[in-house]
Parts: sequence; C-alpha cells; structure tokens
Amino acid sequence: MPKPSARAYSRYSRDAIELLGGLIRAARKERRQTAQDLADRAGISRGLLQRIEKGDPKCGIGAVFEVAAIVGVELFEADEKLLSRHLSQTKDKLALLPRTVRKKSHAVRDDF
Amino acid sequence: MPKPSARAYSRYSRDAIELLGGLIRAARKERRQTAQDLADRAGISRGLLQRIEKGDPKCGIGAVFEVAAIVGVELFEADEKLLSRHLSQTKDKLALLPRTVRKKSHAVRDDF
DNA sequence: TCTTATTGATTCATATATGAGTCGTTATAT
DNA sequence: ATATAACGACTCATATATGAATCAATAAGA
Repeated sequence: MPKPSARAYSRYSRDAIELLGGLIRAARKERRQTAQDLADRAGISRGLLQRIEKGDPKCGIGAVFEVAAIVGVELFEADEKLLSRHLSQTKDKLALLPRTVRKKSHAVRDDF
Repeated sequence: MPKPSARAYSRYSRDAIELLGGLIRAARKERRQTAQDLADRAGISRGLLQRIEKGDPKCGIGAVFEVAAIVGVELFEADEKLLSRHLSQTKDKLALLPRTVRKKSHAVRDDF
C-alpha cells in the first residue's frame, strides 16, 4: 500500500514553509544560539524546533511565528506598529464588505 | 481553577497570526468565495478554516499557508521564483557558517 | 414574504502533533 | 587526545488538533 494518504500541499506552500524554516535556522546560527536554548525561550521542545527549521507543515503556526519573532525573522516585512495598524484596517474593510455571498458555480483554478 | 496553563505567545506572534487570518478572510470575501468552497479546495474542513481566519495559533502552518496561497495572500511578499531562489541562497549561507557553537551563557532578552 | 444558503458556535471521536527521553555522530574546547 | 556539548534521528506516551455532524441565526435570492 502506498500510504493511507497524508495531506497534500502545493509547491508554493511547501517552499514558503521551508524558506521560513531556513531563515530561522540561519538567524539562529548567526546569533550563535543553541537549538536547545532557542527552544527553551520559545517554550517548545528541541524536537519541535528541529521540525520547524526543517519545514514541517504540520507544526503549529503559533510555535513557528514565535520562534521566528525571537530570532528576528520578520513576518510580512512588518514591524509591530505596522502590524496592529494593518489589523484594524483589515477589520474595517471586512465590516464594509457584504457578509455572505450566494454560490455562483465558480470556475476552478487550483494550479498554482 | 484558572486553566491548567496553555502555551504562551508573544503579542507580536499573536498579532501576526491574526493579521494573516484577517487577510485571508478579506481575500476570500473579495473573491466572493464561500467558506466551504475554500475549505474544500484547500483540503481542510470548514471548521479549521474558521479557526485559521480567526487566528488560532494551534493551526498547522501548512494548512494556513495553503489557504493563503489559494486566495492570493502573499507570504514574505515573495512570488514563487523569488522563493526558490531565496531558498538556495539560504542553504548556501548555512553551509558557510560554523556548524555548532559552544555555550556562552547568553544574556536573556524575551521582551519583544 | 418565503425559501434556501452561509455562517458561527457547538460537541464528540479519532488521528496526530508534541514533549520527553535515548543513542550515535560530529564538533568544539581544553 | 580527551572530554563535553550540540546535533540529527529515532521511539513512545499523551495531550490536543482536526474532521464530521448538528443547530440556531442571519443573509441572499426569488
């Protein structure tokens, strides 16, 4: 049997996750920081950090972002201020859009 | 009892995750796409998509990035090409750095 | 108005991610 | 050269994320 079938991820997603993991690893090395030390500060196990740096898609996004923040890898190229500002803007935007939409038999494009 | 103690996340991480969720939600609405439909295309359940859009840190990063990619929310402001290029650069960089580092009793800064 | 789709919020059973521990290897430092 | 620390790759027990299903409320379309 060829495996019960795990989840499928697009190439783009896998690349993005691997990139993030690689950036984290590089940043940690540059800070001459130990894997165990970084894991401790992030409140996770060394094993999980290993999988994060390797680009495992099943890792919790919270753990990943936490580690990234600690080693200084910027997410969305945004600093805190920009982040919260963007946050409220997004919420406002949502309030203005129609809340739901009826089905319209969309054409499907999954080839990204 | 005040709860057995879940994991702690920094404000920055929480904001970033919430932002991402909000952007996804906004993008989906703009495409007039149903939550169920997006969930189906991403290969996840509607319930999980709900938590992603809400900014739940425990969601798998693979699922989150997958959904983001589908609705067109750019990660790291990078397109595919840039992504893979960056990937190899990162790997090269790592190869040049010293592989391990002895402990040096770092000063701790967790206040970000 | 009436009908139906979408959503948000539940609950529950189960798959699985995570922490903890171990081991062999590699690199650092004395 | 020797001792020790960091790493990568496992295993396993358990906490927990996820899918499936349901329900009430709301919105869209006729």
